Amino acid sequence: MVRPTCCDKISMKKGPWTPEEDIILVSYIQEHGPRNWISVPTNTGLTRCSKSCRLRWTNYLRPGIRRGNFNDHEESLIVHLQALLGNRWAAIASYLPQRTDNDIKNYWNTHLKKKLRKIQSSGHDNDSRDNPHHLCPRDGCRVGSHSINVSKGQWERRLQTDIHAARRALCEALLLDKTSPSSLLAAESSSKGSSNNDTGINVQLTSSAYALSTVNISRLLDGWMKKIPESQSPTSAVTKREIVPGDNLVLGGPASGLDGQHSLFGYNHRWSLNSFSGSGRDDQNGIVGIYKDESKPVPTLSMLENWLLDDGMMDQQGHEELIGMSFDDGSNLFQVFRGEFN
DNA sequence: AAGACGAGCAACCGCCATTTA
DNA sequence: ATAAATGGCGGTTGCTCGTCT
Repeated sequence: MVRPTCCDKISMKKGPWTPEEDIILVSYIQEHGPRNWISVPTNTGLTRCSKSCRLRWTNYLRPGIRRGNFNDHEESLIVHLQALLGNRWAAIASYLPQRTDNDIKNYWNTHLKKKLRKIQSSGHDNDSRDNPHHLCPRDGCRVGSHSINVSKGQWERRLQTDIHAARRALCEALLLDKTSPSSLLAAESSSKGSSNNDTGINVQLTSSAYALSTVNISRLLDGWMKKIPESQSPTSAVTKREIVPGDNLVLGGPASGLDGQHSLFGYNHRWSLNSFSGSGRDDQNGIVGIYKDESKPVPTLSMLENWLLDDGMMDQQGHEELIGMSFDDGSNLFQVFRGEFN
C-alpha cells in the first residue's frame, strides 16, 4: 500500500523558503525546540510539510552552521572520510559539526569529485594505468578511462585496500592535527583571521555555536528588511546577500537599510544576540544558543581514533598479506590529495 | 546585448528505519 | 504483533547566477 506522506497533501507549498517563513519557523523552534515536526505546520500556519520544515531547520537555520568556504583541512577530512565511509554524508557530517550533510554532499559532488578527477587525470596516468580503480567504487566515481571490469574478488580486495589506505591516511591526518573539531576551527581562525569568511563578520569562533546561527538568522532578516522598500512581499531567497564587516546584527539597524523605526514587529525592536537567548546561555564560553542542535550531538573524533588505534594494534603485515597487495598501491590517492592540499 | 551553457546549491523525492498507537 | 506515523538519509532535480560566445 502506498502511504501518502504529509508532503503529498495538496496546497503544500514547495520551492525556496521566504524569510517570513524562516522567521516563523525559527520563532516556533525557539519556543518548542526542534522536535515533533509533524505539528510544526499546524501550529505555525506554515503551508510547508513537516519534512520540509525539518530540512530547512537542519540544513540552514539551526545554530552553529557554517556554509561554504571549506578549508583545506575540511576538504582533506571529507576526502578521507568519504573513502572510509562511502557516501554516508550524515556520518561524515558528524565529524564536521558545523557542516551539514547536505552541504558536504554538495561540496563533494561539485568540487571534490572534480578535483579528484583532475588530479587523477593529470600527472598520474601511470598510476591509473596500474590502478584503474583506486577511487572509491562505492560512489561509482571512477577516475580515468578504465572501466571497473574486475572480478568480484578483486573488487573486494581493492575495497579492503581502499579502506585500509583510508584508515592510514586518516590516522596520519589525525596525527598531523591532533585536535578536536573545535580546535580545528581555531586553527582555521588563526590561518584565515578571526572573521567568519563566509560572511565577513567578526565572529569569535569559541562562541561559534550561537554566533554563527545569529549570522544565519541575521542574514535572512537583514536581507528581508532590505527588500521591504522594494516590495512588501519579498519572495526571493536572501541567503546570498553577504553581511559585510560593520553589520551590527541588529534588525532595523543601519545595516538593514532602515532607520530603525520600521522594524519587523512594527516597533523599534532590536534583534540582538540576546533575542534568542531564551534557552540558555553558556556564560563561560559566551555561547548563547537557541537550541544547541539537539538532533545532532557534537561528536568527537575519539570513536574514529579508537578505531584507528585498534587497527594499529592489529598485525598490519598480516592484514596486507591477507589483502594480498602492496599497501602503497592503494594509498596513492591520499598521497596525491595531501600533496594537492598542502 | 543577448542567448547558451555550466556551476553551485537549496530543496524535493523516495526509500528505509524507528517509534508509536 | 502489526500497521501507521514519523524521522532520517542519500540521490536527484531544478532554479539562479556568472561566464562565455
